[in-house]
Amino acid sequence: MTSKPPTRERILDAATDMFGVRGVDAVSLDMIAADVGVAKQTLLYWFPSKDDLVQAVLVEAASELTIATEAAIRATGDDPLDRIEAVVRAVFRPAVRRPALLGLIREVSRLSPAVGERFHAELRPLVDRAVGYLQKEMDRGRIRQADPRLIAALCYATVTGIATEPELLRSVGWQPTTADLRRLRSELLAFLRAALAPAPRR
Amino acid sequence: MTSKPPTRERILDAATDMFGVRGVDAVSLDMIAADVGVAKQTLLYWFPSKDDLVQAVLVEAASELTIATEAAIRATGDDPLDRIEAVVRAVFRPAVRRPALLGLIREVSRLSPAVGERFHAELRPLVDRAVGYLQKEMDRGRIRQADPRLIAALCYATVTGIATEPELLRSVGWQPTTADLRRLRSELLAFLRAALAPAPRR
DNA sequence: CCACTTGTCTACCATATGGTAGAGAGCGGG
DNA sequence: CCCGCTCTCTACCATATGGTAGACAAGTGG
Repeated sequence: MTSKPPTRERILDAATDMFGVRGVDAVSLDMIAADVGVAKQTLLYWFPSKDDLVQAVLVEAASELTIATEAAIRATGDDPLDRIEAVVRAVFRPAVRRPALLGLIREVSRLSPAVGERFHAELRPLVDRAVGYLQKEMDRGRIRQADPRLIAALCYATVTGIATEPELLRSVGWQPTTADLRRLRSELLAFLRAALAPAPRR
Repeated sequence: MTSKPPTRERILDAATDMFGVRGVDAVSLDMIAADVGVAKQTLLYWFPSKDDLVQAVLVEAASELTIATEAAIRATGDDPLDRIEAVVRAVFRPAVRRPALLGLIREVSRLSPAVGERFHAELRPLVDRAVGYLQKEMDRGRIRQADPRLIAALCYATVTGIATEPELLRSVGWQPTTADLRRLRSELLAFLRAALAPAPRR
């Protein structure tokens, strides 16, 4: 029954949302505790310090994205552009359900090096595989020739940027309605496809 | 005399850097004051509150980018892809000289609505012109057909994302050397060109 | 029934932060 | 010479924050 998720999980959930939306520094342990409906010391019981909590939140976010991504890859055919589209869709879904997820990842650069290091260790295998895959498909001529590492970073920057900058979208008159959301996703996918498609020989 | 820029400017400069790098919340007035070499109350003399300081910093950043952008546009020829490249280069230069600039803009979404509103008012004309321009060039068939508002947002997200995520680049093995920086810029430009070029008729 | 563990709480504390009050230095004009 | 203005400072303050100490209740095993 989901009527009573364990305290630790509820803390982790609330912290993920709040950190992602308002930033780690702007969210105090008291706020999280109030949101969960528990005393601050219960928080500190489960996570001995705020850093520990942040780290746990990041590790879980990374794992969530990794799982979604790998499932998407396994469920898709051979064409690299299709595969990339599947990954983007897979990342978009949790990001929409929980807008804080990607915003949270943007926080990493601000945190203590130790926390950042841990987070990277978590994501490293995923990144390496993605880069390797891009390289292979470039060699086969099914993706535009380029530096696969930077292509990976650029795709990530585009997706994360567009998904975590509500202000940006607002300033071009975008509204967070379902219809606009769908259009955004389809424009994003078209954008990436165009950016990645092999150069047409003229 | 230029040997000792006025206090107000020095405060603004230091605040821009520190806010951009570590985030508004993580930088205290004391830190900025110490960095400038002045008492905190001098800060509060020039900017009656932290919010005022943040706002001033944002307005100046927006103006700096606007000026660089408009100069780049005026100095470039007719082809839209060339023009977009010029703008990206123009934005990249201040962003590299002062890595905090773009990071700062990412902060807007976290601040009080009033501050964000003011910032948008500052940038609105620039955005509107960019969107209008994209629309026009799409009509003329010199840019891939798409929603010009979202294309503007996507380009912005890509550039900002890649320029403000040192962690992201680190995780794909990128180093902030001059050579790597040049390569990054050229890959970014190729990426955008591919994403924006009109669809090749097959 | 007792020792021990688990989980949550109340009561504090040291520190850092944004901000206030007001003094004093230098300076130009009357 | 003194008034008032600009600018910077020292001295505080109220609050919020991350974190510690330890009490208390509810199991759980022997």
